[in-house]
Amino acid sequence: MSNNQFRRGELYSVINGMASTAVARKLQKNFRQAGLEITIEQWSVLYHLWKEDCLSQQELCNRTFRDKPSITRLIDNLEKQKLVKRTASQTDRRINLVCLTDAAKELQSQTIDLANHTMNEALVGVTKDEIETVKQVFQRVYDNLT
Amino acid sequence: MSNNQFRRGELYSVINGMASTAVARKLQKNFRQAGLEITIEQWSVLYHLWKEDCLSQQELCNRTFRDKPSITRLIDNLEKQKLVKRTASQTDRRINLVCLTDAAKELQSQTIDLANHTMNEALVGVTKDEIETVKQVFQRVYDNLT
DNA sequence: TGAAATTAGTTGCATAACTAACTATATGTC
DNA sequence: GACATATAGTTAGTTATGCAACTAATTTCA
Repeated sequence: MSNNQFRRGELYSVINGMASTAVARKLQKNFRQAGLEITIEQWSVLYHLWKEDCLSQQELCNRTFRDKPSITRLIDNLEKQKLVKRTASQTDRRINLVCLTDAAKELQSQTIDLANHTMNEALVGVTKDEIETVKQVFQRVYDNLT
Repeated sequence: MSNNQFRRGELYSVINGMASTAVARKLQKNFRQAGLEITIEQWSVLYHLWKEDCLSQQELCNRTFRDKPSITRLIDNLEKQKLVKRTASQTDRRINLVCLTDAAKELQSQTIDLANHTMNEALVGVTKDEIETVKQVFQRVYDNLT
């Protein structure tokens, strides 16, 4: 095992365990402290609907990098909380369009402020160039594997 | 919301969804295809035990960035598969030392080869400097939030 | 047109994560 | 020595993930 290979194996451990879960945990904690009952996974679905409402479940799979059963259940839970509503597509009856409720629209600015605040705290001392590098590396890794 | 803040919010979405789960899924798939019945989470525990055997559960929490209930159940499952064994510490009866079995020791080289192979595939076209930047950013993010 | 293949979504089962509450042992302090 | 506090680990409940198998609707194409 070369030294280079070993360092690459280490990276996996770093990527998987450390930063992403630290950010997720912090954001979840900030939601809870603000009295918001949503999970970060649910939030990440809402995030994409705020950008474009009434997406199909398949489109939400693509945009959130989740599989279909995961989205089915996230939408189930979001529907229970009355944050989204499934509507059958007029043109293709296989498709559920997932649309935001008024309650979900009210969450938008508050939660996005919390997310930005969390990311600002997370990225203290990190430069724009470094952020750009991380994004490019991650896109590359994703493309390499899919 | 400034442009900079928005970009930072985007980064969360990238970190959380994309690269780390893509690597994890690929590695899990490679394990399965090689006939190995372990999950990547179990593997990440074994990985730290290969580096240093007979750690306490608390120490495994620290090294894998997991909480205590998660480690309890991972060790439960690893014990069911006869890959580790809990041994009460002689000096502090609160502590379980988690030690590898011979079966687990045999898994080491095969699974680490698979992990290195997966990471090599993931990191095609990524330079050493970029990897170094990602590691530094992640360490910084982790330190900023904990 | 009608059978085969594809696509969208759901369900069941196993593993894993987080929180909160819990037991047991060890330590610190008066 | 005894009581309060801290530490190690477990358990229960909810949510989320991955896989495989499934239904229903649509498209392809012979």
